[in-house]
Amino acid sequence: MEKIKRKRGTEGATMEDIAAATGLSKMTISRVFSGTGSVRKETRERVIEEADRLGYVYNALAGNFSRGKTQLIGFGVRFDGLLGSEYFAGIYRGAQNRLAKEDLRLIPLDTSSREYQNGENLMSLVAQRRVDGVMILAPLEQDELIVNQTFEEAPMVVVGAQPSHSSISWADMDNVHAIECLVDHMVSLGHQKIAYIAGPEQVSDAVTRGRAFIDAIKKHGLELPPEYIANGGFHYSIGRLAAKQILSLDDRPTALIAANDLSALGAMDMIKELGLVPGKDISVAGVDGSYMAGEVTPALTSVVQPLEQLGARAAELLIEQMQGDTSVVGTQLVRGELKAKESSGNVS
Amino acid sequence: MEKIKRKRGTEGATMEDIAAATGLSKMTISRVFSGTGSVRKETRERVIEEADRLGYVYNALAGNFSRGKTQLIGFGVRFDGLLGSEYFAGIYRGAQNRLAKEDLRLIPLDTSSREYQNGENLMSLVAQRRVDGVMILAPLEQDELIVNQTFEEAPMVVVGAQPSHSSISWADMDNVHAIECLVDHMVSLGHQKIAYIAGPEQVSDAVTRGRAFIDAIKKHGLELPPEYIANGGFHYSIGRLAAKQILSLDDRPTALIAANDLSALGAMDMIKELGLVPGKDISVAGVDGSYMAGEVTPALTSVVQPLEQLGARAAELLIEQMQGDTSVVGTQLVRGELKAKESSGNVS
DNA sequence: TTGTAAGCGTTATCAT
DNA sequence: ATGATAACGCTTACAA
Repeated sequence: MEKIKRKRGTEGATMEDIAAATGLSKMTISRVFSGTGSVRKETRERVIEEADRLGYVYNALAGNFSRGKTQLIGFGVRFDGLLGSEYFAGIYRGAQNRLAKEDLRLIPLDTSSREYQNGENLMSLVAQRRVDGVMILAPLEQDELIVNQTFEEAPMVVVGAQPSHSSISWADMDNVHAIECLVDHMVSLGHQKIAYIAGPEQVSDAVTRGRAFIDAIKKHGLELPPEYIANGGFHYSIGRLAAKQILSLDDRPTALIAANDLSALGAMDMIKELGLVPGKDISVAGVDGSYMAGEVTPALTSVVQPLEQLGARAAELLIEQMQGDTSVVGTQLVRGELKAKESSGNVS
Repeated sequence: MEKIKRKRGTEGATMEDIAAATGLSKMTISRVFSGTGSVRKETRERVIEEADRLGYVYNALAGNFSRGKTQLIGFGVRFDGLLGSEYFAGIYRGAQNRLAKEDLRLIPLDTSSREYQNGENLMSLVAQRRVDGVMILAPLEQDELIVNQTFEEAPMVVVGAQPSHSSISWADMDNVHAIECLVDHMVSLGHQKIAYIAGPEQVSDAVTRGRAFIDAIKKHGLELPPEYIANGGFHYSIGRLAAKQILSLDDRPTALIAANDLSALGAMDMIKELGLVPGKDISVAGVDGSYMAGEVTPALTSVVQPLEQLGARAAELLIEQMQGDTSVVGTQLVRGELKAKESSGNVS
């Protein structure tokens, strides 16, 4: 590897150096390394050989500037609350894997920060050309305005929620289907009295699940006393409390469905604490297919969210938008899969 | 906001347009927006006013190219296993917040991917000028080679582990102190028979904690039968099994310390399942200060990891390296804090 | 398939 | 405090 001298503190060979060394033009070198356009096989090999000899490395910074793209996609996520979750991780992985095929990379942006709430962050990041597009994870209702604004500025997709603005692309789990699966499952085990632990009201998926539960119960012609619906807020400790409350009812249900695994796990803990056996004395199920659902004893019946798939679909919707000239709007509803475990069993 | 026409598909005003409109030079405009150099107050105001009028937005892509920096820091983390953890989230947040002050942003890179294992990913990202520096989260022993190689290429810091290569900067929790806190705590409650649930051998922090436990027990002159040390592997279900094993011993310990919260929680679950009361019949404690530690009943005694602080310190070490001409090596050992809860109590 | 020319929008450097 | 000028290393657009 020879050393090359250059002005302004730069080191390393450039395409121009290779051009000079091979007698070709800069453009041919560019074609070789960017994979664009066609280059004769011999030529390509000669270029690559010379590049190796000179220790050339492609300068993405220059390429991106010239192209006017950063190859970066902002991934909006609430650092406070969502960043360390399996939910985030699964979707992020799925999206990143899909985007990698287009040489795109995700960069997490904090939607719980003040700057985001002002709309400063996301919008200016787009405007300043720091990201080419934006993917937003499970925005809350209160984020609606910012989502809509960002959408005006750049290619955007929402994942894990369904935005009210009808021309925004989104990918989400089929929450109705998930809840139907669980209710059907419980009913097929003979359960008639099924209680529900709801999720937080600001989370649209949770609201959807709550409505779906009521509908599913009605569909089966079952009764649903108001006391059978408790608030769990997606938390373990609240799931515990909700279970305690429900178990103390005179007309105790035989099955318990929670809006997510965490509250289901809390409920199960309380059930055990009260000397009852989950899956025997009372059946329990949740939504998520979380790590803990498989770790506890008895294992928790749950509808597994297809997180990676969800992320990948969202990525595809975004890519469509970035490639198509017209702003294509796409939506994806992905179905989860029921994994029945020991926490749910025949009615006793 | 006027519209400005430009060649090659570009839109929006540039510094040159503002220069023309104000009669100043491009450089003065640049000084205003980059915050570098000095500009008279009046001049600055005039520039900003005109910029607003023209709808000018700073083009970071161009600025970064000109400066030769991406303002991006690669954050190496195992997507498989660590990405969805509180541990990752806390450190990431702390680091990102600190780096934001220098206009630096983190971008997660998957160290569990094949490309990383080949050394392709990290190294080429640095070489191709896609990132200015690298922070690596809790690399495993097997990652040593890649860590060392990356270190040759760019400013780098390791967080959540102590690299063997002595000229690499790192920030880590004081694991020895954490374990000492827990042992001291148990001893102060009157416990003489203390068992330990270890972590995985590939995780250097876990190994350090294991050694620290043995040392701390010795320091107090207590006995430590080999059966008092079980493997928990940082998992809930294994923590359960470990507890079962330990509780079946003829000479049953009165206290149980786990290498992390997850296995401690599993142990506590098993204790409850066997009809014993944690904090009364047997005391339990972990390390992490995790969300779940505060959610379960009884709440779990734990040493809270100062994750955000850890991330911030690591960020500072990296910033030092990026600014200083010489490669400064710094190390930071951050102490956690014991939070005693109901899971640990006086020996009965 | 390969080449020529003209940027892309900012910052470094040196001068005034 | 401000200006003139030359990069920075690549890609687009068009020509051969």
